[in-house]
Amino acid sequence: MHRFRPDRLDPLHVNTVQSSTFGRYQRAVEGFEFFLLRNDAAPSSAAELDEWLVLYRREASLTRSQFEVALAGIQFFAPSLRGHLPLSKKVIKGLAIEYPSKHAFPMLSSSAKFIATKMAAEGEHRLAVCLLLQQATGLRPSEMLGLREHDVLRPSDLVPRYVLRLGTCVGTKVGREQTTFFDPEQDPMLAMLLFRLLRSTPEQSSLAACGYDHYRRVLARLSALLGVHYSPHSCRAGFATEAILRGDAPQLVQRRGRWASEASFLVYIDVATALQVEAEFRSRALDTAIATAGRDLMAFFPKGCFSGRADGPPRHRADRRRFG
DNA sequence: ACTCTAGAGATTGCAACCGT
DNA sequence: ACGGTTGCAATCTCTAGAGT
Repeated sequence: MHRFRPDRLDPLHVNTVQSSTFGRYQRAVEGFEFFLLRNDAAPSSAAELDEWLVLYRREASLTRSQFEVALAGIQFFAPSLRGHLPLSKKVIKGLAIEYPSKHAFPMLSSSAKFIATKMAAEGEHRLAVCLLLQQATGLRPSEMLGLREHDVLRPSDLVPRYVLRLGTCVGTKVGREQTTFFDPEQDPMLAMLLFRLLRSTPEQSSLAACGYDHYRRVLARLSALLGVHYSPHSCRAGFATEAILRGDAPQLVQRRGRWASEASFLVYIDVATALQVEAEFRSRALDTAIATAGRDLMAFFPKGCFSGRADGPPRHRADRRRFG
């Protein structure tokens, strides 16, 4: 049969992608090869291969992402096919219309405060403050979870704001160190909480003291109380949306949130959904609970709550391990 | 200058696994 | 049995660089 994939690739060719990506391509392409084999097909030109690809997509009912990987994989193994598979490209466009990507649901600061009080009530005081900080500064989830005590520089005479150094341990999206700021005047209550959190965190230790998975699950459970589904990205989306709602200049918000391209920044702004959710909260009388949470926030963070031996429910196994 | 795309990396979903 | 953990696959995000 016709083989579009060479028996052996140059190691330098393989080097251009990560091994995980390479494995993904390999699996996706094998699926297509198996399909050709089963159908006794031996496409002899790019155009023919293109037609078989489209057929394969339908027969195997591949999703948009799966088909995208298959196509990228084929083009990886046979770069000469690049630009010669127009039918498949069209199908991907069609799939993108049928299955649009889902974007993070924006979490405005009022809802963030509500969620934070619920987290605190469960003994997740650290995570609660980190959530508020993430919402106020628009951090990516991994950046927030990666923050360590020495990454946060306290306000000084020189710089009257908190300076957050991102990606000094784990890489940020762009792969080099970045900085963002938190102005205490922006939210004095949060500034006070952050101050206390930093004071009770040992040097070099993580502020959130939990992993991504834990964060995600806690958030999913608590956001159900509001009848919405927030994800760790929601704070970042909420940061952008709220700033735009407030009337901040889009360029300023984009710079503060460290979006390099305007296109990806715009994806995060979801004013319509945010307003719709607010209206929904009001109609279900949740708005009073949310407002109360915002007012009484500090009461949920009693003295000593950030230390391991805080009052409240017993720590989970994972927490014990985290603190060594 | 502006738009589009590939693909690397981040996030999420799922289920097997593990310790209690 | 059950809740938490882990690992893998699926899916989404976002940038660099190509194309126009």
